[in-house]
Amino acid sequence: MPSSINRPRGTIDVLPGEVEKWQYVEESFRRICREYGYAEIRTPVFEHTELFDRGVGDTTDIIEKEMYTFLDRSERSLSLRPEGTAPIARAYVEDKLFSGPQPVKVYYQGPMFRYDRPQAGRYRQFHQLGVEVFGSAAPAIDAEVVAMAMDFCWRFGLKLDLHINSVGCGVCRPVMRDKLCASLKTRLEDLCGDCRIRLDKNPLRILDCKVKRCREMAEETAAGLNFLCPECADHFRETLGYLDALNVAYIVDPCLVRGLDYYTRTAFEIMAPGVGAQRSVGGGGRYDGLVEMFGGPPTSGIGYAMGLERFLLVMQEQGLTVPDGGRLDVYLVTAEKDLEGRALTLLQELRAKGICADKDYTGRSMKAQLKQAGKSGAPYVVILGSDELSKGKVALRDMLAGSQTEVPLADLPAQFLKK
RNA sequence: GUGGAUGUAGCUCAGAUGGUUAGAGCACCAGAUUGUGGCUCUGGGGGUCGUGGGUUCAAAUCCCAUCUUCCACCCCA
Repeated sequence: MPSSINRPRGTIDVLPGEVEKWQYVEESFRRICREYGYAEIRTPVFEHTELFDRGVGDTTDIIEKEMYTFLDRSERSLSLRPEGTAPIARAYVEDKLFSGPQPVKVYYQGPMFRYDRPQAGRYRQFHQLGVEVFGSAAPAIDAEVVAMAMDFCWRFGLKLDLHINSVGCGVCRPVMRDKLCASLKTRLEDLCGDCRIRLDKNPLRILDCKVKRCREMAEETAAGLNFLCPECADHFRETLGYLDALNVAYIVDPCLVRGLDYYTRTAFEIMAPGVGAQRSVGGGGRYDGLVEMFGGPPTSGIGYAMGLERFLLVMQEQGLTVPDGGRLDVYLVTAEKDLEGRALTLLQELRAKGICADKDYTGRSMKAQLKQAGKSGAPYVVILGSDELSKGKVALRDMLAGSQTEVPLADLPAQFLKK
């Protein structure tokens, strides 16, 4: 007996019954993207490792401990993409999208890979829905991107909080970081162990430390700094103004700093209120230096990504369902074995007209076929029997009402098409 | 990567202190006379008790390891 093989840790099989929800969310995302003027882009699932080292930042957790990196047969170091923005910025440069009309608005959906410790709502292969806009530094596009993300969630009836902040630019952020460090270093003994390390590696992260003491201390210090340069301050104020105009409620959260190095100015996160550590459903922000870092012209950019698994999880928590599609229109039952051939051709005729139809293929009794029909969810059953057939008719059974009529074979497709 | 829980049929779970062929509900399949579903009744299939070692006359039940899932942290989607 060969031993069974399981799926790798942190991965899931999306089975019939569940996959319909995925499809519904994915299709809804496509629709809203089209409405907002985005075109789809597809990039490889793996890239040169260096792309992420440079783009995401080689001191981030994602790069330091979460990448699926491997050597291919030619000894190239490749990595499964841990996120979508760097590859798309790469494509923007490599495929010279900067030479076309600007801004370039693209969306993507697909799997991402991170070697994390799995938990509910957190997987090693997970799926993101995201958008990126290149070539506009206008606060209005910040607002549109954020508003679109919220619009998408609202369409499902999701109740989520929008946290937003400005993390400054290449000019004012380093100044702020230095001041924060200097200030915190004087109180080193008050910081938790993690934060002492963070102080050297990524001091901004102290702002969202779980240890209350650190957090309070950092908040105090940060609030006192009021660090944004006039340009960044204006940009942030205008962005918030547009959000107000769009009736998008937000929480300005001075402690919101995102884990990827490339963010500038606007940073935001969409959080599910309440339970669980994985409350972040999506997030994004501006990344004005990224394209240049990849050898492209100075180009501003902004985008966000949402986690499909988390989106679904929150939907479930909030008791939201999706309309169930994928049902059959009709199930075909044969009363006698020798009608099998006739059943097959009838089935094909119906399908050719776009009617979703199926039958049994395990040689069940008629009674059992009806039972299967019931389970299939098909609202109608067509019963093929020699009595009716001799009159050129079939029996059409309404499974909800439990009633049955005889219908001429020729009229059959019309029965379903009008519904 | 750190700390802590968990693992018995497809699913939800019973199986006190180790002891004959491991159970239930649901699901699945088949029947309940002559061509008809959803209710009911009857019967059936299905588990090397996560996996691998060990202790023991004997282990689902004790010990060790390993894997999975889950919780918290790190971090993030």
